[in-house]
Amino acid sequence: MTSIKRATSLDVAKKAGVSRTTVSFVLNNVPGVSISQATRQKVLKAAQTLNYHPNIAGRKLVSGKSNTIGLILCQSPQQVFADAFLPQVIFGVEQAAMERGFHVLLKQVEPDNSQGYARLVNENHVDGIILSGPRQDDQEIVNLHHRGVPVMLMGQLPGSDVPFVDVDATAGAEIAVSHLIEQGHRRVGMITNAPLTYTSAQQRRNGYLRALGKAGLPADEQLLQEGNYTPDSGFKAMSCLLEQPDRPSAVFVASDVVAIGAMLAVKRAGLNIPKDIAIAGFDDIPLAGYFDPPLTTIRLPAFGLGWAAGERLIRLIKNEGLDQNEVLMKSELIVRESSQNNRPVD
Amino acid sequence: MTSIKRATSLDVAKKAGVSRTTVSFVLNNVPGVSISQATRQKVLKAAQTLNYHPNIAGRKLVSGKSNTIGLILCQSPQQVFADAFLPQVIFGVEQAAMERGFHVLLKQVEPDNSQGYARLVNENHVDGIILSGPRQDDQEIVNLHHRGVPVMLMGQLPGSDVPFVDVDATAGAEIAVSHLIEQGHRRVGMITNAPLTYTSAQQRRNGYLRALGKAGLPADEQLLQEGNYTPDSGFKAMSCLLEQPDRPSAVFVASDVVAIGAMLAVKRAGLNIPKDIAIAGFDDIPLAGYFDPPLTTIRLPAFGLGWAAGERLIRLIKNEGLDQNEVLMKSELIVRESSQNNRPVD
DNA sequence: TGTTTTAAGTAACACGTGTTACTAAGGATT
DNA sequence: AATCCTTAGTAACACGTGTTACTTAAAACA
Repeated sequence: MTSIKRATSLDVAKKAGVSRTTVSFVLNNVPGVSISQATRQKVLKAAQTLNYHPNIAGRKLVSGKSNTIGLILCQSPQQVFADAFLPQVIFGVEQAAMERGFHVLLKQVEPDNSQGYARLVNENHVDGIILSGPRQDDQEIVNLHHRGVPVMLMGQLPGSDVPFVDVDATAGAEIAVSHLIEQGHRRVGMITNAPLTYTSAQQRRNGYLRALGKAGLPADEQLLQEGNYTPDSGFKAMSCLLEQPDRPSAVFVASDVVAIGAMLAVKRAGLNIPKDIAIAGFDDIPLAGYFDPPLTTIRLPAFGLGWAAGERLIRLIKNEGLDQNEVLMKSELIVRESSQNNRPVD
Repeated sequence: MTSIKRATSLDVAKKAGVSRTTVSFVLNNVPGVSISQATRQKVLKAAQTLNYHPNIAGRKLVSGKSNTIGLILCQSPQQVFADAFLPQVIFGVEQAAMERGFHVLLKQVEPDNSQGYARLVNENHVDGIILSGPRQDDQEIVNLHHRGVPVMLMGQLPGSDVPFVDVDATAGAEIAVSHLIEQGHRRVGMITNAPLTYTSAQQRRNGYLRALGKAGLPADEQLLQEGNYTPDSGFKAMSCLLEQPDRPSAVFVASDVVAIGAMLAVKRAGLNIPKDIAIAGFDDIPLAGYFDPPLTTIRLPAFGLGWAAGERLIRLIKNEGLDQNEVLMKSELIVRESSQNNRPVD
């Protein structure tokens, strides 16, 4: 059970009867140096026999590069637990990293105390950082960016020049709401995915307002309710909407998870979806197509978002440059039964 | 934008007018060495002024410890995307790591090609490994274990002595099925969460059979259908069950995600839950309480599972020893409407 | 033949840290 | 006064790697 001592490049060198330098040249395929085929084989053979693997600590020390990216998740546990979206994003990042020979270091930080992730960079643990769901007033990431540390946001930080990757949530929300309007609805409510202090919530609300504006519909304050990530918040928000004397005939819920709570509220009130209340969600979580009724929603490229963030961060790390500082990924309307009705325009 | 050179401990030593050794002693609070209060302050001050952070690579090289654990996820993308369970587990691991000053390196591997994660250990990237969802024939993890590498499984590998943390799924399944039987059902079907080649699927099936046995009910082959992680597989499996001449009055679906598909099949067939078909799920994903009807299910300590795996792995790494080699965490029955009926025993 | 070029390989340094063995001075003890 | 112990601190080594500058022998050239 005692851990056997690992072989070093010196061991390989001795076994092959060459210098350590030669071992390094062979194993790293260093271009521009000439090593005879014979010794090359000797080295490779010796390395294999000894089961040699270079110690990355040594390599990291001399190269200054860790070949690792930090993925920082600024999400409260509550937010995470309800987030069916996250695994896909994480795996997108992981995939991009793998393709370029990088590793992914994961770190969760509380949104209201998002200090401390800079340590990963300061101590040379990672070469760069992806920050998911940044706070509006997150100064740490801006500092890192200005220090020249490769940094990539998932989500936006208005007023900063930090490069980011995000979903075009505003456009997505507009599409969803326009779809509801096209179905003949004139009074369309909205439940946000999160408090409006979050950028993502603002974006979706803006899309909602834009759709209303384009259709020439008035924006009624009363029709806008706040959710906060959970189904329960959706249940309550929808209950508020239903209690109103002039209740909406359709509601855009800016999160599928919140939407399932809202749907329960509608059904508990004895109303029918979509006949009495049409609903459109946002995110297209894997279960959305199995809600009762199946939920019309906006599909986000979750995996692609993670992949793009990872790939672009690595480009920054390797000084390969970015074609553009910002990427907004397109979302897609998925029409299902929750918004499909034939009721006449009222 | 040019990244400024980072301060080293030598810089701190010069600034403070002491030796590098003294700096190391002070900053690491090495016990048993005597440093005067005056120089101690000088060093701390200098370190702060220069914004000194020790380079982890140097430290790792000399200590041989990386203070990092590898979290290997053996899950296909399909499996992951439907897994509402995963974020909680990951965050549990992350939390345990943070408490002990460790970092988490995440790596996904294809289940049918789970080679290669040993590289993380060989190259000294991590001090130990948590393997989630191991294959039955995964030899790599056994090899690592026998080499003395700290290793922790999430899930079980029958016939090996690799320490593991798992949910007592057999007991959980038994509780769920017993609950259905107590509600008066005599003909109880089951849909597995995954193909029976997976340990987790076998465990749940065993619990199902045990509950039937204790109640003196026969096990009917026809009543056992296989799911494979997705709602769609649940839909199909349930359709099979409903087509049978002597169809079950209750079904245990060993995964909430699969269950939502099964529920849709019941409703599409014009049947009522729970009156015609009672359903119990497994996992208690965050949305389970908002299914229509809300789903009776088995709650798993997802966060706790991840936390325990992380905490115990770190104990192994630090040679603190384990009280026991195996941990089976308890699950809990959550009764909701999908199984609550007052129908008489038939 | 004498000089230059090329091929093949190596010695030596640098990276930044933790730690062991050691020194030097001053006070306490015999 | 001679010895011992404690306090405060340091020189030097080790960790494993990548890379630059250099050596040596052989081949090519004039």
